[in-house]
This record gives sequence, structure tokens and C-alpha cells, in this order.
Amino acid sequence: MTRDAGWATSPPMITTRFAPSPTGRLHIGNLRAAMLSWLTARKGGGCFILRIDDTDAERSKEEYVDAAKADLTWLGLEWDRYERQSERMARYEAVAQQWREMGRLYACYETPTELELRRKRQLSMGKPPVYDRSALNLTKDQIAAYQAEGRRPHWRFKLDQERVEWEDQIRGHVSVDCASVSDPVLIRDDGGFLYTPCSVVDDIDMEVSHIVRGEDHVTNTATQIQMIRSLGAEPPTFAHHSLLVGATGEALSKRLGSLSLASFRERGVEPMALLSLMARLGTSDPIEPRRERQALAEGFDISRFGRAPARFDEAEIDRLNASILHETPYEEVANRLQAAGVHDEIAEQLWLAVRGNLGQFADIETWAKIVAEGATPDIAPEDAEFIPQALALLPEQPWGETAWKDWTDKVKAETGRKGKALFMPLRKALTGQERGPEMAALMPLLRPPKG
RNA sequence: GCGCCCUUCGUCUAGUGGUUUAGGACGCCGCCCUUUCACGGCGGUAACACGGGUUCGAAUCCCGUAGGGCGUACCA
Repeated sequence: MTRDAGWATSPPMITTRFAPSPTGRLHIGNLRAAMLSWLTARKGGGCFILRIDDTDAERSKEEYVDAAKADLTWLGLEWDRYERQSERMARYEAVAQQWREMGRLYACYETPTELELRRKRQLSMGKPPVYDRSALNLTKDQIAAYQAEGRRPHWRFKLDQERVEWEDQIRGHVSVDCASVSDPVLIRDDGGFLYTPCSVVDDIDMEVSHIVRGEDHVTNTATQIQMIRSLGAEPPTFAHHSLLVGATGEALSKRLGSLSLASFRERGVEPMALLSLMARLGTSDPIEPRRERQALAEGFDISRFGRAPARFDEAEIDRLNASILHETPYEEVANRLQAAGVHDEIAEQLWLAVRGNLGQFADIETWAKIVAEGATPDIAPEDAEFIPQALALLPEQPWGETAWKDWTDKVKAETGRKGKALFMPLRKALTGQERGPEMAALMPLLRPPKG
């Protein structure tokens, strides 16, 4: 598929896809693949496909399909097109038949146990555990015997024993020798299609131009390129990103449960904190807190990602989360404040006074409560006499902009206290907290403490 | 076991033989702001995994060692 300059007056449309299998919740590793695919499409004004890889009827669950959509929607990673592989079985069947006719797909009768044994034997002899293609040499009688036994065949794609090479947008020049790769099983003995053929057929049919996925697919890519070419199509552009590892460098697969997107949501993480990290982690570009998805797409360049595994540190999320909150204007959270039960009359003032001290949005509730009900004062033993004395000097309500200064000036004059010894006890008496917003800004919203 | 990939400040990384006293971001530390903490602003600290080569000269090239990731499925 070569394009001449005259025809390609506009750049070719970029199409990417994210293809999760609904066998579990989406986790942070999935997000990396989804996010990079989404950004690749969005940056070029292209098309992002959400494709549910649900060909395995046994393990796929509808609840996970819904959950994946909910997770992506929560993050704002909207898709332009939605596909389900389970609805395309007839198409895969047709391609399989085409491959059979071409002699590229052949029936095998080994059981999983037999294959396992054979691999072990090869390993113990110091040989790579590559399928030996013995099914290709089966006689008619042997096949008949297997069938009489009730064995159903599984089907393998016959690889050309050649070196497959491509220019990967992240990994550079990649070369895989297919002579050292087993012919991939495409169809199981129960007739079910595996991931590989469906993916290949879909990517061709849906005109996917850029496949962005984890490096665990690098070897697959070689076999997929052969399949794509066997169908007369041109392989798309590939970008295989490194996988994430934990904060201490351990493989992330061990703790994916605690790293589900749902768990981040439940913990009160802002979607943009997650996206800000994922869009830049692994590049040398600064990981900046962003509130706009499009801003992330504009500075995005897939080729800036490195090949080394990147550490995912949850503390980074918390920092980004806080920074994002600190600079979020009132208009963007007005609805959420209302939902949190903050009175409209004070919502904006409260937000502007308190946002700089929030680690997560829900922290606003603490301050809303203090403002609405008054705080339970926190009085250190050494301030037991000082606080009642100071409270007696509190100005008349309503407290205005100068209330804090008026009060502290007065208390200072009466008691001779100054500096931290003056301000900290007053802060703790009024808010019950030892850290918090600028008191001058907060005081007009406060009321005298309880008790 | 074998194959592929990776290893620069605590973290993400720039760097493709001299322009490097190895750059940036985050963290950390300090200072400033605030007659308090936090928030914010400014500045500083800090690294080429190890061992051999090649070269006038190596973070950069080669070999080896160690460590890590991935693959080697009738998973994706």
C-alpha cells in the first residue's frame, strides 16, 4: 500500500485501538497501553477504537466489559468506535478457511499434556521448546485414529522460517527470527479463536494504522506481521512500550489487584493525576500536573519513551493529585462541592481558601464541616489558660477580612505572646487542626469553636 | 535452560567518541513569603552497575560479569 504524493494530499488518518479482554478489572498497566494509544490518536486528530477482546466465552464476563467502559469513561478516555470480537466470529472463520486453503493453517492433535511433555524433553536436551511441526507429517490413518478416539484438532499457523523486521516507534529496529518461534495456535480444539488471529483480522479490517501496546507482544508481532502479509495487507506502525515495575523495581504483575483503576478511583484519585503521570512516565519530559487532556496530547511524542522498564510509584500520583487540586478553579468543582453538601453561598470562598491544602478532593469535607459546625478545639496542656483568655477576646461576628488580624493583635497585646506560640494555639483552637489554610482567608468562614 | 530488551542523581530521564565542571523535571535540603503550620516563590544537593578492552580521548564503541524486565501457552 504505497501512497504517492499526489494522492496523499492530507496526512493519512491515524487509527489506534485499545483491546482489553474482559477477564478482570483494568489496572495501571492496561492504562499505560490505553493512554498511549489514546494520545497517539488524539494528537493526530485520529480515531481511537475500544475493542473488547471477548473471544474466550469461558473467561470473559459481561461485568468486566461494563467495568472497563466505566473506568475509561471515568478517566475521560473516550472512544470513537466500539467493537466486540465476539460479534465477528464469522469473519474470523472465513479468514481461517482462507488460510487453510493457502496451506498456512494446519490441524494438530496433540493434547496440552503431550505438548508440555515434549517441551520439557526439549528443554532437558538444551533445545529451545519450539513446536516440531510433527502434525504436518501425520498420515491419513493416524488422523483417522485420532478422530476415532474423539480428539478434535487445534490449528496452527505455519510460519515462514524467516527473519521478520520492523521499525518500532519506541524500540527502533526490531528483528525476530521466526525459525525459533513455535507455529502459533490460532484455533483451540473447542473451535475457539485465540487472540492473535482476531487481532490481526480486526486490525486490517478496522484500518488500524498504529498499534501501541506493551513489549510483552514483541514476539507476537513477528508472527502477526506474517499473518497480515499472508492476507495481502501491509503491517501497521508498531510501538511497543516497556512495562511498568513497582516502586522498588519488582514486577508489577504480583500486585495488580491493588492497582486496579477502580481502586484509584475509590481512593479519591483525580483522573487527571493518573493521566498526567501515564502520559509522561518513561520520557524525559517533565511530569507536570495537567487539568486538560488535550494539553497532554499536544506535548505527546511516542518516540520519546525509553525501552527500560519504568517504575510506577503511587506517591507520585498523590503529589500530582494534590498539585492539580491546588490550581483547580472554582468553576471546575462547583458541582462536586454542591454534591459534597457545601452551601452555595460560601462554596467559592471556601474552595479558594482551602484548595491549596487538599491532598484529595474529599478533604474538603473536613473543612466544610469545621466551617458549618465549628471545630472541636485542640488545646495543648500548656495553653489551657491561654485559650479561654484568647477566646474571650474574639471579635463580634460576622467576622470580616480583618478579623484574624484584629483578634491576634488584641490577644498579643493582652497576653504578650507572639510568633508561633501565639498563632499555633489559636489555629488549633479555631480549626482543631495544626495545619491548614491561611487563617486570614479562613476566618471569615469560621465560627467560634464548640464547647 | 534458551532468546530478546534494559541498567546515567532517590525517581522519570537528556546524552549516539571531544561542545559535559554530565542537562532537565519530581523528590529531598535550605532560604524567602506568612509576626504560626500548610500553600506558594527562589536556590542548593545528588548519578554514568562492575571489570576488561578499542582510542590521543568513552556515559557514549566492543567483550565479559552482576542485576532487572519480557518471551518461550490450546493466555492476552
